[in-house]
Order: sequence, then structure tokens, then C-alpha cells
Amino acid sequence: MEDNTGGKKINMKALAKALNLSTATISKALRDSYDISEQTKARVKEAANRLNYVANPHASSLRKHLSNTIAIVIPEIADSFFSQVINGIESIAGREKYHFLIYLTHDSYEREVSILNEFTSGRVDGVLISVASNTSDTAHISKLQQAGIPIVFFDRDCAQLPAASVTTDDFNSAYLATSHLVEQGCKKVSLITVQGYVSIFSSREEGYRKALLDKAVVTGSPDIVYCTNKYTDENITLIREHLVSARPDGLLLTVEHLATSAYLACYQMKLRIPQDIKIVCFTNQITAPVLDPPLTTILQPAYEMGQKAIGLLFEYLSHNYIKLEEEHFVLPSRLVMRESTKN
Amino acid sequence: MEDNTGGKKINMKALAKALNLSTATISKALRDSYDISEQTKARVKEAANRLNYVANPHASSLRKHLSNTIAIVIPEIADSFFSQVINGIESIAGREKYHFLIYLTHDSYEREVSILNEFTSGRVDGVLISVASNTSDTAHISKLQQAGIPIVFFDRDCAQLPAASVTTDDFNSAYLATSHLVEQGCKKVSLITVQGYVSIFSSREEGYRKALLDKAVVTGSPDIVYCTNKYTDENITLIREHLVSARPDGLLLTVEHLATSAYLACYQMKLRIPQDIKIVCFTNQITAPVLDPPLTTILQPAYEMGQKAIGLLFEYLSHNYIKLEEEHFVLPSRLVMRESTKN
DNA sequence: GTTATTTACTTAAACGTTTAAGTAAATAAA
DNA sequence: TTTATTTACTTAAACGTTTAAGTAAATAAC
Repeated sequence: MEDNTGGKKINMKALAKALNLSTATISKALRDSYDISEQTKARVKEAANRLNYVANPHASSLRKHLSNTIAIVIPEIADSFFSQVINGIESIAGREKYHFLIYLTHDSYEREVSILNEFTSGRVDGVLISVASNTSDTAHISKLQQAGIPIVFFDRDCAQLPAASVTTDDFNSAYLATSHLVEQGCKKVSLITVQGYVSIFSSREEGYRKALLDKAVVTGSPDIVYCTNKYTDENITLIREHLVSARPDGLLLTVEHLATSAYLACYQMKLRIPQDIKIVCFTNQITAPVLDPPLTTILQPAYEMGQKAIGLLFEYLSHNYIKLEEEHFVLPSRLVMRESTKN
Repeated sequence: MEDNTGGKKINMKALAKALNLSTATISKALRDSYDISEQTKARVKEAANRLNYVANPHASSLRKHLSNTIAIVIPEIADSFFSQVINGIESIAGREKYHFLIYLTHDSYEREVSILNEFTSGRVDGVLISVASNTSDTAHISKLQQAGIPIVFFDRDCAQLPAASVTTDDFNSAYLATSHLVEQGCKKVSLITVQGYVSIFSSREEGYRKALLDKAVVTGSPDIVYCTNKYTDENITLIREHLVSARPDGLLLTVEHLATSAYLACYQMKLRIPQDIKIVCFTNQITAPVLDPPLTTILQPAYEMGQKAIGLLFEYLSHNYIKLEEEHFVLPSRLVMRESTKN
């Protein structure tokens, strides 16, 4: 590592000496400064290329107060939603000179705090974050903003904070999905969700509640099961118990991994989907159409959300002065109807 | 950004002045150096904490020639395999002081080359990579090794290179899966795969071929369809055409996203799984047991591969001198039998 | 009581860039 | 021809750490 005898660590000074120029000239030539002759630029670039010179990013960042690095902070990655978001981000940013640091909070507030606190150090130029579901105190986020680090929320935002956000219409989607279940004949729709302070869960819950209220004539009262936010057998048990005790004929699932758990719970209970119970899930899994039965989903614009979020950040960073805290985008989700809610 | 009037960018010098100490003392106190008194250490740490001081990582990295950053280079992220690998990596490294840069090659050799070339700059202390499927020339990798940057391959390695690798037993898994299909009664098993120089694909193909050879009495000759390595309608068409022209009664799918495509193709052709055609797929998707019908899978130890790969890198980086190029781990995959191959 | 050692610091150089300021030579303007 | 401007560089400081080397005071050894 330190003494890599093989690789000759070529730096700017070495390059300068090789070309009999000053490091200043090298630096400017490589960045196409106007006050270097074309001839010299060509000479420098050729040599840099030939010797595999790549500028040390730590030195540059230190000097320029710019890291050309963005932090992506998400709860989990084993989820097609976040995977697609990252793809969206990368589709915009890959061609730029930016680098991406990825941090997983595992949906823990404490981890989120300690991760974000570190960002005041200049490690990153901006942050894209989908907050942990139990994040209610937002001091760590405000602190970062006060330190001048731009933040864009995506998917899960903190409504109370003045910060840019790119979300989808969770309330509406849940409302539509619940209505859809009722319209397909469900008399007793339960919500299977996870506990959290985060807007997406509360919005989805509210959308669900509102739909039931509006359809009060045909539906029972809200009935909600709170699962853990990871794929475990525990959730299957929770859902099964609920199926036994509450006997719902419709389920709205708010998280991707709950689809598998709910299906398995129904199989185990010998409940037929959609004859005995109808199911809708918020998910972007590509397998939805080949499930047994094909799953009606609320498909979120994950890729586009990633693109929009990084787009906002870049716009801010390139000093096209936008007021980040005033930027709020709500991209529409889409209800994709399949067999699991067939009448 | 530059003049963040609100946030007072506190650095070591400011902290030193506030405590009437030199920066050297601050630096050492924060790193628990033996030649600072306990009293002073406490004072420094308290102040650092109170003032939200976080050391500038660019300055540290520049001075120490260590970035505490690892690059993860993968083809795609919209894939539960790589998601799980990243989770595995993070499970080991999250508690350490390391940061992760993520790079997507989109399975393009050219992108891979340009990404890796940049790593000679000192940006990262090590690289975890799963190479692009069309990577055959490995000069870019050797170059990095010669520059002293440790590399660990996972999943997709370059067999011809002397470098650490953590893979799974692709040949064997494909062999077992193919044999399983034959044992379940298939007379004509086709391989649906993607083209690539990468060992996983060639190994899986060889395992498939070998199994057919060994079972020559009952099976037809190898029949292989090469799809594109992303989830597109084009692949569904390719598979359908193959179903028509070759009339296989068994399919071995080598990539996760092909499961959905193959199922849809069969549905469209009114082929019943497993009665008319049996299917096995290399996939870690959690929905496998709730597909129609439940899918027999080759489940790869993705999480464990991530853990092992980062473990090797850390072992090397902490100067427990291991010869990285001699470390080769093959973790077993598991054939999980379900309805899709039922007799 | 003098000398050696230890303790707890400080000084200053270094890491590899970038950039403001400076400069000599060439060209243009007067 | 003298002065002003432009061209194409160089010098040197700065970014914020870390660390080798130095040092004064306190303690220990003799």
C-alpha cells in the first residue's frame, strides 16, 4: 500500500518536472485555462495521458472546497424501489464528474443522525436522503442545512422541514387503491403497514382511512396491522393472526416485502386470492404480473424520482440559483390492476 | 455553499485557538495519542463535540495517503443479488470507519475501464468489483493492481487474473439444476442466458452442457438462447420464438430478470408450468415462492459473498499480510425446489 | 544536587492540488 | 521610440490535516 514499489505514483510535480514546466501550468493546462498556449496544453495532456496521471482528488477537494461527491442515504437497498431510484440518479449523474457515496440507515434514526453529522466535514457537496421511518426529531437535518450542505428529500420527506422534496402522491394512491378494493366488492379492508413517523406511511394510512370514510356505507372501520420493516417470518405470523381475528376481505400493503408475506399468509390460511380476499401492494417488483395470482400494484415512479432529485441538487450546485427549500415535486404513482383484485 | 454565512465552518485551527492549544495537540488528543494528558483529551473532546467539529476528510486523506473509502463496482443495482451483496458488505463495514463509493458499469466494458482508471488517484483504498459481462481484456485491472490498489472480485471474476475472488459454484449449480430438470422428466432442456466473457455465464453454460452430456440417453442436445442483460420485452419475444421453434420441455435461466420474461412467454404460449415445461432460475428474489407456479431457484449466497469480499479487503488493508491474489473462495449456492419443476 | 528521563506539549514541514499575484518577453498602440 | 497591453508562463501561499522533531517543565535516578 504505502510503498507500492511497482506503481510509480505520478503526481503533478513529477509531471511538471518531466515537461520542464511549473505545476501551475500543468494544473491550468489540464483544466483548459485561457492563459496557457494550445501547444503547451497539447503537450501536457499527451504526457498526462501517457503517464496515466490522474489528479489526486483529496488535494483538489481540499483546495477547492468541493468534493464532487454526493451522499445517497437510504433505509435499505434490498428493495426494488431504492434500486430503481439509484439507477435514476446514476442515469443523470453518471456522465457528470460526480461520485456517489452510499449509506444505509437500516431504518434506524440513530444511524441516520451519526451518518448525517459527518457530512459537515466537507466530505460531500450535497445529500439525497430518504429518511428512516422512525425519524421524527429533525435537528440533525437542520444542522446540516445550517452548515450549508444542500439536501434533497426523496420518497420519504420530513414535511415540517423547509427542504426540497421529490415524492409521490401517497395519500392519493392509497385512497385510490382502497377505493378500488371497495369497488371490487370488499366489505372489510385492512391496512398492513409499518410503524413510522415518516410522511409516506402516515399519508398512505390517511388515504386509506379517508377512502373508508367516504365509502362508509359499504365498509367496516379501519383495521391496521403494524409489521416490522424487513422481510421476516414474524410478519407472516402477524398477518395470519390478523386474518384469523379480523377476517378482512381486502388488504392494502404499503411496503414491497409485505407482498410475499401476505401471499404466504393467505396460502397458509387457505384463503383464495381474489375470491376470498383481494390484495393491493405498493411495489415496483417486476415479478408482480407472474405472482399467483398476478398482483395489483401501486407502481411508483422510482426511476424518475431519482432523476428529479439529483437534477434539483445539480441545479443548485451549479449556482443556477434556485431556492431549494421551495422546490417540491410530487410525481404520480400508477395503480396497475391485475388478478389479485378481480371481482 | 462557499460562504455559508449561517454555519460557522469550524476547523482544527479554530478549535485549537478556542482551547489555547496547538493543532498538533488537538489532532493527537482526538486520536487518543499517548502523549496527551487525559485531562487535555477530555477537554478537547468535549469542545469538539460541543462545536460539532468533524475533521476534514480531504485533508486527512491527503496527509495520510488513506481515503478510508472503498469502491464497489457492479453492473447493475436493480437486481436483488447485488442489493443483497451490498447489504452484506455494509453489515461488516458499517461499523468500521469506511465509506463506500458505488459505481454502475451498466455492463459496459468501456465504462468499467474509465471508472477503474480513475482509482489510481488515491480516491479509494480498495476495490470490490463484479466485472461487466463483456470484459475480456483485463489490462485496466492489472494496471490498478500494479498501482498498488487491492482488488477483490465477487460473483463475476476474471479467472485468468491473479486476484482475490469470492464466487459461487456456478458450474456445479447449473449442473445440478439441469440434472434436476432431467430427473423430473425433461427430454429437451434449453438454456436461456446472456452473452458474456465472464466466468459465471461460461461456467453456467458449461455446467448445463456437461449435465446434458452425462444424461445423454434421455436428453436432446444443448440449445441455447442469448438474451440481452436487462429486463425488456425483447427478451420475452426471444424466448417465445424459441419455445415455438425448439419446443423445449425444460428451461434453465441464468439471470434473475429472465424469470419474469420466461413465465410471461409461457403464459402467452399457453404452456403450463410445470406440466408442459419446467423452469429453474438463478435468482434471489423473495417472491419466488409466490409465483405462479412457485419457482425452483438456485439461491446464491449473496449476502455472505459481500461479507467475505469486504472481509478479505479489510484483512489486507489492516496489514495482516495476506496474499490477496491467492485468496479464492467459492461459496455454495443452493437448489431450492418448488412447483415449477414438479413432476 | 546534578543529571537523566519522562511528560505534555509546540513548531514546522508535508501531503498534492489550485489560484491570486507577479513577471519577462512579445506585440500593439501612441 | 517609448509606453501600454497581451501572452504565456512562474512563484508562492493556501486548503486542513498529521507527524517527526524539538523543548520546557516536572519527575526520577544517582
